Amino acid sequence: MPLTRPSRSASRATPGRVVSARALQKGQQTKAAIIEAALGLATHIGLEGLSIGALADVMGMSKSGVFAHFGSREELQVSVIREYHHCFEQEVFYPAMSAPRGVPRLRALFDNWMKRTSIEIDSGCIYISGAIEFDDRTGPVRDALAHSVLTWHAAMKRAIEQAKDLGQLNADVVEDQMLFEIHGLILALHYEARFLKNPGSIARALTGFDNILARFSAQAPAGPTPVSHPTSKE
Amino acid sequence: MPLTRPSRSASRATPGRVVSARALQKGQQTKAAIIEAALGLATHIGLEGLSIGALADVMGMSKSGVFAHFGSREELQVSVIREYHHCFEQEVFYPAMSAPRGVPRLRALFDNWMKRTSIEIDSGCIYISGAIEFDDRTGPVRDALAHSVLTWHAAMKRAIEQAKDLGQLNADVVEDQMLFEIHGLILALHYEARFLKNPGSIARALTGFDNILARFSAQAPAGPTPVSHPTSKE
DNA sequence: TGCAGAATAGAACGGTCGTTCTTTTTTGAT
DNA sequence: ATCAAAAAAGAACGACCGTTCTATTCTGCA
Repeated sequence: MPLTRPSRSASRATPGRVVSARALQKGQQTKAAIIEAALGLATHIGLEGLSIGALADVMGMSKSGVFAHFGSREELQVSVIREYHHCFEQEVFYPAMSAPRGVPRLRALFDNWMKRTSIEIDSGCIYISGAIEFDDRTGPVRDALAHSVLTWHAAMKRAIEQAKDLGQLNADVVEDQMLFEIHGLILALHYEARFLKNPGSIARALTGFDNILARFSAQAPAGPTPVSHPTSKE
Repeated sequence: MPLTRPSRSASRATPGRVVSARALQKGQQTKAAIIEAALGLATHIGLEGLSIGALADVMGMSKSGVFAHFGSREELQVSVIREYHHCFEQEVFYPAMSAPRGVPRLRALFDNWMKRTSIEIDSGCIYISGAIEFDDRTGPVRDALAHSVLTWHAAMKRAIEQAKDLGQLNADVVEDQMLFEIHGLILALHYEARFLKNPGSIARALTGFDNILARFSAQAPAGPTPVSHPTSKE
């Protein structure tokens, strides 16, 4: 939900339990372990490829034992998305917040995003694979996915806006446009590194980021004015 | 295979049949219809989501009747990829070849690519969805997919190179870098239009293309020199 | 108009899927 | 140690999967 700075509320342990306050631990514990394993599987074979049987094998427990924690496959998928959201916060968002506002923080966000998204860990990004799997579907899984992605994009836009306010980016920079181009670099990196196995993809993404930054930077009064295209329907 | 100019060899009809030269028509005919329907399904639910049962329903025939034309699901998937390759040639590549060499042709390629990839037709692009589905798998389907994508990328690089040779792009432009950034725009368009349903995505992609073009163009001796990053090991 | 061969249908296979229900085991507070 | 509640296992379900085999229908040349 957040992707804003943590308010030190350690409310991540037991979300809410009415009766017998501190009682049930074992359940939540293995549930957390299941979700972790499920995320590991999902980053390799996708949210749609994730099956309860395979997950039970990995966990060394029975199908019904795993199933009972979620009640439906959709709920499992949503849990995995929430877990990924949490990882994303921890590994991408929060660390970048210690960089100074403006371009340095924007660059830190991009760097962390790159790492999370592609290579460093050899797994894929479910924000990317999930978007493909659920792009013309409806339901709670798609909603959870879109919500997380939009939250993250909003955080990126905020960083761009701050850089603009600080005079580090041109005043006429359109956040959505800059984010679009940056997002493209991440997607191209994911595509070319994971699928095509092109070497040097990381370097190309970094160079691309510098190119975008140079284009949107304040310093020079800009070269050839960017042509603006009419906003066609959709 | 090609993605080069057609040599007027109408070799697309009957690939090669030893006995009874002009005999079997009906078979090839319905096979072509099946592949067309399969492509229609695959662009919506992916190559992995494509099932023989669903395809048989769409065609109004039996599972085994459909199956017999291919002998395996993998062969069906490969056929779909080949068909998409063919569509891509017809709708993206060849039409752009009538634009003059250099930047105009590059722009035509990009425009057609955009249209094919995302909106105009409401279906997805299996070069994109397939890359996600098969990124850490091996086998003939992945190979066919990678082959088609690489062929297309090579065509794009050729267009960039020509623009460079004609002095329309800077002499120090690296084809791979420019293609990477252009590819990113296409992927971001696919993502933001198909999944997020963001309006204005097409305009952002077009603006992004102009931005890239301005950056790599010959005219001005370039603004701040693009920082080049060390090529780290994959 | 036959008739071989191609094209399709139909039924069945073993397997996996998500899910339900029942039974057993484990947990943790008393 | 007791015991109710929680957690996990086990078996079974209907559905769909790709694939195989056999039987039927259709096609197109003689």
